[in-house]
Amino acid sequence: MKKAPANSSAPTNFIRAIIDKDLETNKYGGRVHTRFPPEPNGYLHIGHAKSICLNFGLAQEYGGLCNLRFDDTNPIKEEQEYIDAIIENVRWLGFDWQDRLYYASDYFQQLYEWAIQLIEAGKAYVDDLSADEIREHRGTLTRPGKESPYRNRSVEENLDLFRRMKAGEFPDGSRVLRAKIDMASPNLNMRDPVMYRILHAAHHRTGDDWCIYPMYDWAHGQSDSIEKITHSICTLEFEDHRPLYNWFIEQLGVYAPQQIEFARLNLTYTVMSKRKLLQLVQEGRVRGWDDPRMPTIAGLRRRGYTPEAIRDFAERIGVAKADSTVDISFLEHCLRDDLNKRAPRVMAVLRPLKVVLVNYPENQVEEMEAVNNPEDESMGTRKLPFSRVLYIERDDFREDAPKKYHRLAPGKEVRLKHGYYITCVDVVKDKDSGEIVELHCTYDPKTRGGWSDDGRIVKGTLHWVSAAHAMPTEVRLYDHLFTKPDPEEVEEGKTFLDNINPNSLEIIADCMVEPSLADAAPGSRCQFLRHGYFCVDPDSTRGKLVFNRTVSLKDSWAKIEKSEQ
RNA sequence: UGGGGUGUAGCCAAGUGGUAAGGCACCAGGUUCUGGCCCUGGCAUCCUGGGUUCAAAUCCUAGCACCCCAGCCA
Repeated sequence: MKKAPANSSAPTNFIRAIIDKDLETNKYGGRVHTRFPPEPNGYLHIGHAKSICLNFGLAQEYGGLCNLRFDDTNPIKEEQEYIDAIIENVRWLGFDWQDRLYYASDYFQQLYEWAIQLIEAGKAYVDDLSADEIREHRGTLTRPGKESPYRNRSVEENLDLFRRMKAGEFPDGSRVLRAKIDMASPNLNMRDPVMYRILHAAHHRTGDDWCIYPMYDWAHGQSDSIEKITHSICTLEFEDHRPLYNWFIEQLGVYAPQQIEFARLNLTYTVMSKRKLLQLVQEGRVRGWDDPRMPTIAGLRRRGYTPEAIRDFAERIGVAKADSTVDISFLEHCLRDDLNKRAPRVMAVLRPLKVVLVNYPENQVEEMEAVNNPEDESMGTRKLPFSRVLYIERDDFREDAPKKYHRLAPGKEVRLKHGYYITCVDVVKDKDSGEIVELHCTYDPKTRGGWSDDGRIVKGTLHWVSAAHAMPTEVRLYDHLFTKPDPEEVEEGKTFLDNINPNSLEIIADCMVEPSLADAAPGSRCQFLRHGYFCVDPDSTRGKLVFNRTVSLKDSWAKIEKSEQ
């Protein structure tokens, strides 16, 4: 095992500091072994990605190992579908756990035997109190709890009762096994926490083998211990469970991992709780777990995010203990950063306006050469058909051009990227509606390729497609799912659902894209020049492509225009 | 008014007694066959008050604010 390289580009953090120190003192014999322990009761989201990148990343960095373990202790909420999705998502993010895929349910028998060990040591007892009574006995934040009348049963009686619980002799909720710790502890987790509850429910992996299931608090620490985890990294809310985990480990006399807590990720303009995400899906507010507006890994993936961008983001936001909400624009920045380098550029007109080049030969078609990515020459060039009738973006023409507008306007000259310079000579409108239906322009034959060396300055460069060659496609534009940076910020009587952005999805049915896209595979990404990054949605059919806008390009013209109003 | 945490710019975050990194956002400029990318510059009385010290974001002390905990959820 080695120390993290000093020249690592990743910012340092308190967890690395702890690991460095443990390595120095040889606390775990030089080992670094982490784990990512999701409960299979929902889909993974970007917050989990932070944890995944942290756990797997640290292991990689220190030459250690990271396990994938499902915390599947509650059969009522957990499903195989979630397990499959989680496995796929973690893989997609780029991590590998080799043969170390584990389940807390693998340890049910061991946990049961340990429970018996605690009973025999007089450290656990069967309680007949109801859930309500247990709550009443727990006391409050400021008042100590009361001991259960069943707290001092004999070891023999506890053993007998616990075995019969396991044997299925008692109905759900009738009894629990509790740790005997301290009902007066200021830490509520230490007030005789429940270890086992009776649940006559089939488990997705163990079937009907068990009708008693361990609580998370009883299972988690021991699972880490069994796997010889060195650094059990988890979120802040488990900080005051740590004394309990340590108590169990100490009573059992088994290997002790070290728990380290960090602040979970929050992002502006979205929600991150599994419950709320589930609600969005179940109520049909989105189209599913992989809706491109969802902060789920599946959603981000369908939206066109790359694993590289997500990993970069996870690394750059850092890890600390202060509650934090990261600006979504930072995620988008990391995305653009990655896509800028790898996405081929392509021409797509979202809202087409017909342009006729009046001095261009009727049936002529030229092949113009276009670079695929100015950031990466190795991506080569392609041919673009150019002809007399083209489409340009409606927004690239103004009859009354505002100040600083350097796109097309009557009498103005602009460059068609990789094409020619053109000048608008006429505007054709619909007689009844007055809507502009077509532009007549002249082109300058001496500017082929979009360049002239006579010193002429053309400020505007437009994208375009040849009408006869373009492919109609559907494009889906996405905006934040919520209208407020903090969706939880609501008036009396309202919920986060009232903050859903009604315009988070805009579908444009008749866009025109260049013909080179004809064979684009679902999932493939590109940049629509001057618009943003897009990817092919799986909804695409052979005859009709569907594109998702992954993220727009930065648009400083939009800013200027807005500020001048 | 119990216990556990956290307070460094609009946001994230380094800093571990020697005079406030970096990134996002924002603003200003340059460059440009994408109003993208890129480049340059701007942007902090370190929660507050006392104290220790030649020197404090860092140490001491008294406060204040915010987050988490009273599931047979994880």
